[in-house]
Amino acid sequence: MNPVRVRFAPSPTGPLHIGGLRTALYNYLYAKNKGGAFILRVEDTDQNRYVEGAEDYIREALNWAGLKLDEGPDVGGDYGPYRQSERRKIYQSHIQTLIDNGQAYYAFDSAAEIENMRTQLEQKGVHSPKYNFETRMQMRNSITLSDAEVKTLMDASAAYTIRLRVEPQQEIGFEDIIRGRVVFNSSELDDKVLMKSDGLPTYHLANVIDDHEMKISHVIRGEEWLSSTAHHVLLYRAFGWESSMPKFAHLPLILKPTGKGKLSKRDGQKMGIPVFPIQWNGSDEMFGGFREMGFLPEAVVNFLAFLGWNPGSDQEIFTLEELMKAFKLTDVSKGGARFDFEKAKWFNQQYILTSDASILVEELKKQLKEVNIERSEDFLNAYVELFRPRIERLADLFEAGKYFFQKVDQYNNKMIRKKWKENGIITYNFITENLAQVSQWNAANCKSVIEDGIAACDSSFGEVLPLLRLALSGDVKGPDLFDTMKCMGKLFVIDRLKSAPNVFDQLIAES
RNA sequence: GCUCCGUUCGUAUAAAGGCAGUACACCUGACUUUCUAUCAGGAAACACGGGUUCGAUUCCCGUACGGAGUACCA
Repeated sequence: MNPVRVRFAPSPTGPLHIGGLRTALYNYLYAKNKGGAFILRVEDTDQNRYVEGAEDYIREALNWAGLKLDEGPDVGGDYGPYRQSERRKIYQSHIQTLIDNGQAYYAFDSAAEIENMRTQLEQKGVHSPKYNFETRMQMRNSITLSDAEVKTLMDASAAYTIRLRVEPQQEIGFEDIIRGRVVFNSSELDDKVLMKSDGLPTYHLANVIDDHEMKISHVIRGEEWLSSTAHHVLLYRAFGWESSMPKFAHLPLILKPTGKGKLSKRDGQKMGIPVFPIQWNGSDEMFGGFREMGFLPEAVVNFLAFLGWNPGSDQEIFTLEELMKAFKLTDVSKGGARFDFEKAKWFNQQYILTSDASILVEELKKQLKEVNIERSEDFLNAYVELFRPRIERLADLFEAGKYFFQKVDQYNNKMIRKKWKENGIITYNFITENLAQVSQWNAANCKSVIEDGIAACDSSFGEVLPLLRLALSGDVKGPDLFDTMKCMGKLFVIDRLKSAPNVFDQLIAES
């Protein structure tokens, strides 16, 4: 049995979207499940679409998600280089064998000539005509031209491409790990360009040569590649590599949250949801990422793993390690999976609930730094525990309890009017005075002072607690009131309780 | 158009030739001073038509619908 070697092969044409990350994840999980290697190969054969920074982005996104590379452009490995633009010589030598044995041919047709052929045939009623076994006979290529003519063109450095010679009526079948047997007839296929006129290979050629050269055992990629796999199989045959051809697994696509079609980067902007793992700052466009939206990488990985895969049990929360152990390609579903942001948020919340306090504290510190606030470790730890169960994104950590750090910016007027009434006022003032007398602060004695005050004034929790809460936070919701007071500290609480009545009176007078 | 792939609650999915389960979202209740979290409960699905079968949501064939591909892009 050959060792398992899988590759993630993105092209650096922009930020990697969440579907790409999932492909990388499944590759990673499969490799690690089998004790194999996870390889990054950069498919940068299209010079026109190359985008500066995209390769770094891909690396950073993989790194954020915790997918460690065994081989790749900057980690190295025995099968490099791992950037296709650096492998030209390899492609050129291999394409020559195809030319020599007649499996590929030179084509000198210009774009206009090909276009012309197409429109002519369309006028005759042929639907989407191809450059194939029929039409190539009327084009200018090394099959129709004499050797002398070809030589003349070559000597004059005429532009040419190299095309695969696809013979009709061959059955091309392969076993897809997810979908079972898939069969194509070669008569449907066109003579794919293998080498472009700029001397660089197309995806199909580079892909097959690299997978072979890098001893890739399994090709795990998106469903959009399923159709072209027929061409790839043909190429393996042409090279005589069919017996060692990798196994294929074509993943279902990730669909738009609503409406039709696959998820696109536009969906993110349109619906205010992240479609990218981390933020992308392109020269002309910017996209937000899960990371910046306050998602933990473990949550995103867990969410993504479940978009098209399921362990067959009821367990949903999985560490990367656990995913690795449980993952099977045969458990991947066939149908496209709709992107569900609600579920993503739920996963995130689950991870926030159980994540290490230090992670939350660090994140909070970052947010506080932006507004020039500093607090003790003890305070931050207490705060984080208070708000951990009531946020679904890290980014909300500060916002959720802003009133702990700065003046209340918004009072709930409606509740003030409802609660700031005679008996409540008396009890409130009574409790405030008594609290100021307490020398040692903890949740227990705040609580007993308040309880005693309520009893002494013949009041009730429902009458007074909302008032205390309004005074401290401006609203009637939030963490447990006594824990809130303990975390805020005595001076802070007393100050806010004493100044609040004026604010209340004023707000009521204004309304 | 053609080729290939697919279709189970709103969403992600499970299982089995014989009761369609779980999670998110939704609704109700419990716990709380409140908002969360948590717990308990509820509503909600086999696209359609044939065939095989004692029995089909499951296997087969059609139809519909959805998706991908159909470039000197990957």
